[in-house]
Amino acid sequence: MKDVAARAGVGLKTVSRVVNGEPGVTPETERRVQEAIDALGFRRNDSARVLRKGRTASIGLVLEDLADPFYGPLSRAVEEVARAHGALLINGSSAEDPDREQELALALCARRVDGLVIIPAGDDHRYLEPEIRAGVATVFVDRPAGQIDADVVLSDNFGGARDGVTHLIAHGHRRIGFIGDMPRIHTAAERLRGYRAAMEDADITVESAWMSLGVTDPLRVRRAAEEMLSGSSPVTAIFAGNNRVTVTVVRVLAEQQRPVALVGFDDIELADLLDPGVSVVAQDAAALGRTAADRLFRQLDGTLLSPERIELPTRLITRGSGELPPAG
Amino acid sequence: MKDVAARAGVGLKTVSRVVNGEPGVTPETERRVQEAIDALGFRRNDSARVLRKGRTASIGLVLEDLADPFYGPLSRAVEEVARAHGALLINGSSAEDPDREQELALALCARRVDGLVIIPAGDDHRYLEPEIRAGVATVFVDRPAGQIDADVVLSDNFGGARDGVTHLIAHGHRRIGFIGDMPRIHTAAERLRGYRAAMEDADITVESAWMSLGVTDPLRVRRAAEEMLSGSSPVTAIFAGNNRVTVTVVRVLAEQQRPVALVGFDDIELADLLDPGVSVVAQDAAALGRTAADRLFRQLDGTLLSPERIELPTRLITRGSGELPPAG
DNA sequence: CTTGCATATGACAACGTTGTCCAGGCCCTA
DNA sequence: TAGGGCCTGGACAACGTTGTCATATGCAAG
Repeated sequence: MKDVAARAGVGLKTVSRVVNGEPGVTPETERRVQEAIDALGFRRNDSARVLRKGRTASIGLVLEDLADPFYGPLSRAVEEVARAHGALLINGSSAEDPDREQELALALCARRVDGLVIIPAGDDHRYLEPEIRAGVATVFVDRPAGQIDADVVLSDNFGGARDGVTHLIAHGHRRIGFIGDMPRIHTAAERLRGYRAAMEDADITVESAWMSLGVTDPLRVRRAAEEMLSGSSPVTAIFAGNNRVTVTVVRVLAEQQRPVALVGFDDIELADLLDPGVSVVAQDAAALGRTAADRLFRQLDGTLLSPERIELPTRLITRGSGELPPAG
Repeated sequence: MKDVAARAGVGLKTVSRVVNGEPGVTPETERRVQEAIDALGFRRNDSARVLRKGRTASIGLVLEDLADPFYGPLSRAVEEVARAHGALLINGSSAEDPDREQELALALCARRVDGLVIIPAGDDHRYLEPEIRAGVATVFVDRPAGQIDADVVLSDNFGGARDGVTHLIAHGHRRIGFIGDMPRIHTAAERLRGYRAAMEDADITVESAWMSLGVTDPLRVRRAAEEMLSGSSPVTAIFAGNNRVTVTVVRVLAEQQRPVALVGFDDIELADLLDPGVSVVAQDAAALGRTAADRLFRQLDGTLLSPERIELPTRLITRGSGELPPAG
């Protein structure tokens, strides 16, 4: 910028004015400055700007895995909102590791992002307290924050799972399996709770062999599914706790002789084209991201009052697999 | 930092030394400083650091759409490499709009990212020349750069498409349709070229009614597919130019009476569970991202010589749909 | 006891930008 | 013509950090 000023034969501040479109510059002067800028290929250094102004016009997103089809649309939605506010998005994957989540979140704070959208991996977020006090807007998505009071946007995991399982029960099933992630993950715990609630409502006593918690990699999901399908009281239906589980279970069921009903949490692509179509409890990932980002920027505007918990509804989509009658 | 220094009763530089783990500080002093840091919840301001040092330890990724299942893994792979080098990833979606791509790329440069990974939407990247000259490492992925000489990592789109179409021909098809994106997009053009090459190699004259270029939204893809299946010389097989097209075509074919063969470019989830399984020409999105990011950091290390064009092979995965014989 | 060296610490400038404040020139009016 | 207000432009400090260099302290050798 110094160079530009020198070349245009004006003061530093005048260049700054031109670059930022501030008033108080003669068209003639502006032309000269613009010329110098073009000639030198000058581009404002945002680091210095940030240092001076305090706002970075960027927000951070910490999620579990960008490659997961559930988080892609969520991330994109956050990005769109950020863009509408002239902000850039920095994102990082925690890989479901609390330490890595913390490392990422703090690294983002060190870069002075204006706000953070976090899909928590851990369950203790007190490490963010100084940052929040220092003015970093924070919204948690998909799972609530641990040990601190903050905005949270999540799906109705409990209600969704209960509806899904109730749907299976309505179609005559009583021996219903549940395969889900580790209960230390809030969504997994809530969905399990929904499963239990639906079963209890129908006066069904859940046998422990029907439940598989904490499995997530395809091999172990497969084994878990096969076991609950072959035990002494085999299940006639399975409720899959998330998209990855659903995919694996679909594979396993395709190999079974007798039809087994299935309802999965999270929608999956092409679910309608399988035979039978896969019935799912769908959540709207984009809406989650959009809502969270909206709230984040309202925090930054100062138009937001106190932390709130927003729960978005889920939707049961019937495609066939959830409507199969009990067999075997 | 000033506050920390005051509280610990030491100089600014000493705090800096402690924060950065530089040698030359008495354990006793270090303890006092550390204590002050904890008490004040101090975190280094990376903006100032960047301003001073010139390196931001962050790289930018400009892609088409984070929500696209093809770009998720790619983005994640770039992130992993960045993480290994202690860098953060800032990404933005261009939505296939050249202006937006440029806006994003320049915004990232203004933030002084150390490097850029770009999946180009436009075909003229001369706007990046000043930045590259200024030291911003740049690698293009999936499609080559326009009008400038830069590192490029892409899949063998031509060879992949040719193999896929040849595969259909080998199974007896001659009237083969092609549905792809706008030929101004490099990948689309290359795949079209592969289609034409395969047809020519088999001495088949392509009728214009067999080709649909530039359609990408589900409705128009559907219409295009239906038209080429119903004309005066209906096709017996379709080559789908990308994952989104494939998904829609699968839907259309499911409604058809007679079996129609299909090979798609890009793998899609659950493709193996459909009936018939969808044969595809798969490219390795993660490998693309990893390779590109590796090259980026090698540019930054200074261990890289001149721009290069790296082409990764594709893989034909047969699952049934591509092996159907001609019918009708 | 002096000299010299190593080690610990701090003062200061600089990175590039922007907010504040002031100076100078111009035009208008009385 | 003098006085006042407006407009344009620039000097300067500050943002928070780090590299450079100087100083102070301690200790060993002469």
